[in-house]
Amino acid sequence: MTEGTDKKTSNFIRNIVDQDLSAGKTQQVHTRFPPEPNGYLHVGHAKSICLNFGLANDYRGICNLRFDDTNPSKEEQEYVDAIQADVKWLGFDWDDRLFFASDYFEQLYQYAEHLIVNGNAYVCHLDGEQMRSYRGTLTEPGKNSPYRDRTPDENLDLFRRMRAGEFEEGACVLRAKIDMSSPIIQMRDPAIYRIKKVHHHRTGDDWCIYPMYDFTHCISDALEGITHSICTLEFENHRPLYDWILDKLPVPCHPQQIEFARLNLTHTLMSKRKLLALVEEGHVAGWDDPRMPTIAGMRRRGYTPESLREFCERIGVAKADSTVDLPLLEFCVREDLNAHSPRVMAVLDPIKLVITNYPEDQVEELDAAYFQDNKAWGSRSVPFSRELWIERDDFREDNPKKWFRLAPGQEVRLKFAYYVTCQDFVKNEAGDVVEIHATYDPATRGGWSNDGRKVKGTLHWVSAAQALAAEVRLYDTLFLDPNPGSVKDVPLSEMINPDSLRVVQAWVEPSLAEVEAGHRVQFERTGYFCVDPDSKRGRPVFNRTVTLKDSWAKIEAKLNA
RNA sequence: UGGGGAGUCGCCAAGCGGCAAGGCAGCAGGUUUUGGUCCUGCCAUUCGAGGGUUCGAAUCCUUCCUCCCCAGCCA
Repeated sequence: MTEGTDKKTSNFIRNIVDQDLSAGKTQQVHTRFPPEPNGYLHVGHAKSICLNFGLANDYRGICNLRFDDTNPSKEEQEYVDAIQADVKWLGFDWDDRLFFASDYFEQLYQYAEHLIVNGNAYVCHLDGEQMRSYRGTLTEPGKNSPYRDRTPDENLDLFRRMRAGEFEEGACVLRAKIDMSSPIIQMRDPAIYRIKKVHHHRTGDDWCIYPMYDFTHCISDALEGITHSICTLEFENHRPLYDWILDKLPVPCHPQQIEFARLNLTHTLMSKRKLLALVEEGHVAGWDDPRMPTIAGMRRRGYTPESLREFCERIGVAKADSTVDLPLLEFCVREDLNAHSPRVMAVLDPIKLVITNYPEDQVEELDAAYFQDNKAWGSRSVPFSRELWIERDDFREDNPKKWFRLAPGQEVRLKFAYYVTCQDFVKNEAGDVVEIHATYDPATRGGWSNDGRKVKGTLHWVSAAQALAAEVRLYDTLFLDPNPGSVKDVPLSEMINPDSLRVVQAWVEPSLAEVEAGHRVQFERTGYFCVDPDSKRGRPVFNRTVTLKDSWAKIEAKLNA
């Protein structure tokens, strides 16, 4: 991707890097993005990806992609593949630096033996419950395990037998020998290896013991020559352990761990566990459901990589817990889509408009620019005829104040076509308006007149006879609560916005018959849409990425207030 | 009431002793064949609170308050 040459607002991590560079502590910035392949990546990961890869790009350094795959019972190859696709789609490249913590298993094992030989680790047979009680509490120190003072030889023998599969799962673990009375809980002899007789997606059945995160991560960083190991705030408590392990081992270098606040977004759940539940319980159609905050979901929804990167740039990086307003994300998407989406016409909630003075069988082909603000984008031709579909919401029987769309006696412009004046409307027995009658002014072909007439309203439309039927999926936030993550003891099913997905049968202009999945357009006056993979030839399916801003809605709200 | 972090505009966020950047949202106008875009203007005498140091403090010291994280053989 292109090098970041524009000035970025500073943040505490850039300040640290600047200092390290000028002090000569760091020659070349080397970061890494270390996902665990136990789920799909979400916007929160996007923030981390942009931070790690972005920092490397900006400082002419490098960034590795490393899978933290030390817990085979939760990890799958499907996730490994999806994660790589998502990082690439976001616009980042790890070149030949694709790594897996599992590639270091043998090396890690040797380091564990090194710890044992030096009296810094021991095999402990306390079971889970005993471990917990020996650990003490937040305010009381723990007490030493009865197995803590075994000799290195004894421990080495036991650990080798663990590796050989002589013990059952849970029978024992390897623990770092640190300090059971440390006020830092994670320093109270943390487990660093446990027995798991589970098939690993990459190492198969080679191992029945697997290293824990704290042991694996710092060593992996050191082996790869990482200079700045950036992670989220909850690992701040682990930093003393990160440093302790590296200090006890003959590793090639000692990376600096730096913690930043993870991203929270209003109306959005960011916990992988809960996202998994949404998928498994069937509340959404899958990890790439367009309502999901996953990168895959957002991609399907129509978000662009540029907009996501811009968003990550604008939210900044700091250490204070924060929750970003969803409108900022929407702003970033609109900003990019506005500059890159061709405009086309689609009527989502149709009502018939009959041009009573237009010839019965006549069909005109009108030239319609794909983007009037930039004619270089070219145009297509759109059929116009006596019977059209227009948006139900563009007609008001009562002609409210400040309303300049269609209403009895009012003249509006049909974009690219003619000025029309509403003469009449037809209601059904239930009292609903079902058809609108209007007359057109033939002198306004193309949608313009030079007589200085003031026509404030411009409507989009589709010729009824030529209109193409399309399915349109309208999305709203998946959750009604602005902070779903903080809601306790309420099942997901009750938290979901019942209107998060509304499927509508729309009429779209015929030029859209052959669009390819992934194609993005703006439906004039309505919003930005992206063609879904579910589309069939001649029967497209559109996902609404984001609506256009609607200032009439605000005016109307004030009028009604 | 152990330890580790954080508190600057409704939401993010710069600032690191010299007198409160920027963005989003909001508000008021202008332009407009999208009530979109774009453009213009407004939007923290104040930085969690109280003391103190200083000619001068959001920035230093101090006391207090609030919030987040840690007691997985998860990451």
